[in-house]
Amino acid sequence: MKYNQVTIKDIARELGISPSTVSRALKDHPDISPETKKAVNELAEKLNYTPNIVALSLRQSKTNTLGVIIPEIVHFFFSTVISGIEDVAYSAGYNVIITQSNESLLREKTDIKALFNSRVDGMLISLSRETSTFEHIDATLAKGVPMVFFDRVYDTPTSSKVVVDDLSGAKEATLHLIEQGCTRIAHLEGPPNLGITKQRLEGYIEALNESNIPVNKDIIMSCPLGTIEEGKSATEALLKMDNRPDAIFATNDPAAMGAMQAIKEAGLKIPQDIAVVGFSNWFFGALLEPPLTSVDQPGFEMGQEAAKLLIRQIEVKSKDNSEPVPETKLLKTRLIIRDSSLKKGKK
Amino acid sequence: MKYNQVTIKDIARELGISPSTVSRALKDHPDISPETKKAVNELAEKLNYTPNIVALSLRQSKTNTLGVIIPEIVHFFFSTVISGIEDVAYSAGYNVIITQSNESLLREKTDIKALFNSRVDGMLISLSRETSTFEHIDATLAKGVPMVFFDRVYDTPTSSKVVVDDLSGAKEATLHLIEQGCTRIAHLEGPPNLGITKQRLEGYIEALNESNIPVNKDIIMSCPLGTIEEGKSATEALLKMDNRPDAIFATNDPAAMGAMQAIKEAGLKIPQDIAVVGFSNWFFGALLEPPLTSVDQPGFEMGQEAAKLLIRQIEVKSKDNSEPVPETKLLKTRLIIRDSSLKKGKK
DNA sequence: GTGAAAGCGCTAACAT
DNA sequence: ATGTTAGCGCTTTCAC
Repeated sequence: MKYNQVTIKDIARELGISPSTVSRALKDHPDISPETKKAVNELAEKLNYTPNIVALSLRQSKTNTLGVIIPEIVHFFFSTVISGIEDVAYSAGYNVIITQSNESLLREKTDIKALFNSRVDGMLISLSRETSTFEHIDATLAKGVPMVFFDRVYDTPTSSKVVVDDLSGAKEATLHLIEQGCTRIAHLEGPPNLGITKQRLEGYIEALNESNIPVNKDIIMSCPLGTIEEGKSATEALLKMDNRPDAIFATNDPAAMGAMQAIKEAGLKIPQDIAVVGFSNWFFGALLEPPLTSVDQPGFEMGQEAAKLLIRQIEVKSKDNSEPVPETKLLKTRLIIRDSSLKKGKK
Repeated sequence: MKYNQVTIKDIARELGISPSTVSRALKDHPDISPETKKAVNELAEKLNYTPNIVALSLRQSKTNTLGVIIPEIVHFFFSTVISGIEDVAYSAGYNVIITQSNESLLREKTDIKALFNSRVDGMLISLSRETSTFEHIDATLAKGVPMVFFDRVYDTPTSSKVVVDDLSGAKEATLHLIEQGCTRIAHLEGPPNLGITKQRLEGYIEALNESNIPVNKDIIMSCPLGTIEEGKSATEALLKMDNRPDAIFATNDPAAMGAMQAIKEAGLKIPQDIAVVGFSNWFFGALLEPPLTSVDQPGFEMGQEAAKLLIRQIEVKSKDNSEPVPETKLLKTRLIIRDSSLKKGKK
């Protein structure tokens, strides 16, 4: 943008001093006399001078900008992550550029290229659903670009990541159902290639084991596609069973949505006839009052932590030029309970 | 970002030619011999050369970046607008920087400053809920920054804007209810300082007038705060009336959510006992299946149109240096019907 | 305490 | 067909 921008030269000319003096005066350099400083600052104020960040970035080979790649901005969870990132970035003097991969590996690759071209100081990445090869990431890491992964992480020991403690969250949710008197708890499983799917199943199993409830594989249903329809038909199958489950633990939103639809259409009531617990990341978070008990994912906190780690990496690297030690942050979930009446009902 | 970046100089040195020749070869300049071009392009490919956008921006006084200010990214509507903006921007060779005002005037002001400092080529703005003074906008416009407003617009004849045709949308929704056999249609009104509130009421009244249904002020309820509770208590009042409404037109999401809750708690059914139509921008859009008939807001299209207008402005200005003619785009809503069974029921 | 000069990476006159 | 030079706005040695 050219337009009417005031530069350091303009101030220098008007004051009859050199651009370097103006530059120093503006940064409160100790060498500059108080009078000069005063004159410069006043004129800068008057002319509405704002430094040209583009020139600054070129000069310092540092853009003070973080690049972010998320699968989709429309997901409530990811938009809260963004707010967390911005919160930390802004107060540390960094700007943020957000790109969406739209769950596509191809887009993820071009996003990384675009961010690299923009010379961002580092990248915060949550992998697309399609990403199962990592050359594009490795190549960019090899160029020395600091990266921190969040939520859908690249599982390599050399980079930092921030993830939700899915195992504990799933365990807590399952224990809650057990505490409410449920004993036949079905599990709706997510896409098998995602790490979270495994974690959530494990938490579920741990809870059952600790409570001496046998794990019944017949009521662990696979929902690999992540669609509502899938969750619905899985639930319909569950409801048709002779000894139907008294609770459903849906490990992702579409599965939970589908489960609720199926239950409603069967004329049953939640949670009286069958309790439902869901993980909330896309849909439910957007509703001020999720319709069922849910495991809340700390998106804002995740954004904050990821940004903190990245900024630390960037600043360590620019100082010492040493490789930063990768860190992993595990964030706790929070159970939002809406079926606490169930306990009494069951007894 | 410094790190291992390859520059034009590196290519020039390695090939024993000058940087300008390399630059020209890369842009397929007609003066350069085919052999040189080939050599340069091959080496560039091999070294993984990517142009430094920061240097380019400084050189051309053009960043090829659009700045966007939205009230909140978590709103489904605004996140679809962003996707629309990106769609058009990327294919025209522009990057996009998104900022959130969080519905705060102060944040809006600092966002504008930050975007100006980043020397974006133009700005796309949807005003915060707090914005009722416009000096910050005027000052930036005066500096020659192209601006296009969308959804929550600055109503001045000198700048371009893209808005939803709320009047027609509201009218269509109300006519739909009338067509379904409803005659006592309540209206839940939004915050009075927003233009959309007036538009939606007007559309509602037009529909009633055209259908020879008298406008009954007793069932036009004000919901100035935009909270769910408010919509709920307004609806509770409506349901208590002797001759209670057979339909509710909720002009915003929280009001619609509140209405639905109140109806459910009163043991009534939607749409059999009482039909509900809502405007969908925040919540419902996030659900793949909104629970009621709703007026869909074309967010993606709005983003596209706004970006198109802005880019045209930028490019006209940089060529002719003439002031662009402001344009206003009115976008049609779309009625998503889920209560079509009602008609028969009523007859 | 201040100025002159160089350079970040790139491009576009202006040479040759 | 290619090289030289200057400059976008800013900072930072190195002079004085």
